Amino acid sequence: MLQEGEFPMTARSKLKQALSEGKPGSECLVKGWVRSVRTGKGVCFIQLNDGSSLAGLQVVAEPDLVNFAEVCGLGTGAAIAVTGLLQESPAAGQALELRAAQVEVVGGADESYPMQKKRHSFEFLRTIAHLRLRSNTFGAVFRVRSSLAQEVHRFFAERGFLYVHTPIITANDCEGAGELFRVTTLDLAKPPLLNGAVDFSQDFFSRATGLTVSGQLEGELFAQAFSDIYTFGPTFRAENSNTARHAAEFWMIEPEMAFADLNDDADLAESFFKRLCSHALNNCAEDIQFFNTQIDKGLIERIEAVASASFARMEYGEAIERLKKAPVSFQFPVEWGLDLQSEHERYLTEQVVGGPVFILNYPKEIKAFYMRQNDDGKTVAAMDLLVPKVGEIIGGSQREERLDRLTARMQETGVDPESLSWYLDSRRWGTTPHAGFGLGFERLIMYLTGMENIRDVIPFPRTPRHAEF
RNA sequence: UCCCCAAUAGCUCAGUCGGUAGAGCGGGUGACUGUUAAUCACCAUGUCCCUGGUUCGAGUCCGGGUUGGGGAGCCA
Repeated sequence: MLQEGEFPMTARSKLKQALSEGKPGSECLVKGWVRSVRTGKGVCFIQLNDGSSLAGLQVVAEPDLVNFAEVCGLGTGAAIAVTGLLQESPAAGQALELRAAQVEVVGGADESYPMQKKRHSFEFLRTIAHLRLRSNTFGAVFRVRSSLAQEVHRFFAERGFLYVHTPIITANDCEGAGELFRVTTLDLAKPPLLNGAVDFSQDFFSRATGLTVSGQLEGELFAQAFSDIYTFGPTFRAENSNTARHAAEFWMIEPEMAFADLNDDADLAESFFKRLCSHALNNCAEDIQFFNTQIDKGLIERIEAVASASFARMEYGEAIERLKKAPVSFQFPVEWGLDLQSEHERYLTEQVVGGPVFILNYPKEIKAFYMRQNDDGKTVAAMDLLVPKVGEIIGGSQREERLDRLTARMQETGVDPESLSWYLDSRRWGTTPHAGFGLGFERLIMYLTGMENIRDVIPFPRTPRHAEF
């Protein structure tokens, strides 16, 4: 029995380690947050969690503790440090438990703590995004998110891809991929004017700047020097999008390969996506199992199917024919030249193919200026990866590497070649066929967890009207 | 931005025909030698989203607004 104030020299164990490697009879020091307290007349049980795993550790406190009354009165949310001996649990529910020899209340929590030991709605938890992290679901979400981010880097590192940090502040609006957030140090109350318009030549960068909507253009330049590269960073879109799949700030993964065509691009996307599915199943098993039971009953089955599938590849033209023959009525029209709607994408991947499918070579009119023009004069070498339940999850293309074709296309689509002269330089000297794609990281996490709202897979979501926390 | 739906206790919700508000959970107190989101007993808790209107009387009906959710578009 330890005296009050005396702590053993034991090093702190994370609960994940204590639960998997701890031996009955061994001394243990753990620190974490109280999830629930159950008190009896002569015994008190504390469910403790420190974020290292979904499972917590049951701490058993008995009246021989000097501060037994204080321990019995602990509230949900309190931070404590516990020393004691691990022992086999006599009751069902856990193999090991910690018989407390000393409990230090590090940070108390009174009854006003908003998280209760009951189920809360995700809507309510979003209003306490700073505390929801201590719940089972969000603990699992952010462990999976962290593990997948590390696996993304591992995947590309193994293949010799260079990781490049492209700029966050940019002066070009890329492909016109979205509305730009303005970055300025001008006095918004009285900005300098020139002929009635704001004079950005007096701004910090001597030009109008904003937050990046894509690192692709800079990524292409790096591919023309390092062959295979990828970016993985924050991306910003000032669109007034109010959906479960859009955020104003999100993280995007964008690989780019020189000396590569559309098939190479699809090959990379396929092995990349399958690898991430396998990783989630094999390395986040406890959390994925939780999602499968609590959030989305078919989750594991769906991920396993994708991880072992051979992805189908279908021409855009064939997709249109299949949709026209479909024995269902769509809300939106199906016609060669029109873009595929969500309902069409879902039908193709769920009903026609029954698994992941690449749609290849879209009409040039509905795609960006930088995509490579095919010999038919009508289509460009674009690809979208569609997966069941979600629809489009990856979008990519082979890039137009021929200077004359590229500048012609820019002029047709109203992009000033002069403003992207540095980009065009990559086509002037040593140009190569090259290709790449973009994967929205949050959408990947949604896919792998079954969570249905992007606001619930990003720590502190930024959406229209929301930038608190 | 467009369409639809919703807003009542800390949370999740019920509230009939318009007649001055309820349950479960959570919280507090007590009981209980081992619980598993413990159990049992008792106790407390309301800007019925805001605003204008109809009415003797509005949580309830009508108009306007705010916020949230679902769907669509934009896309990742």
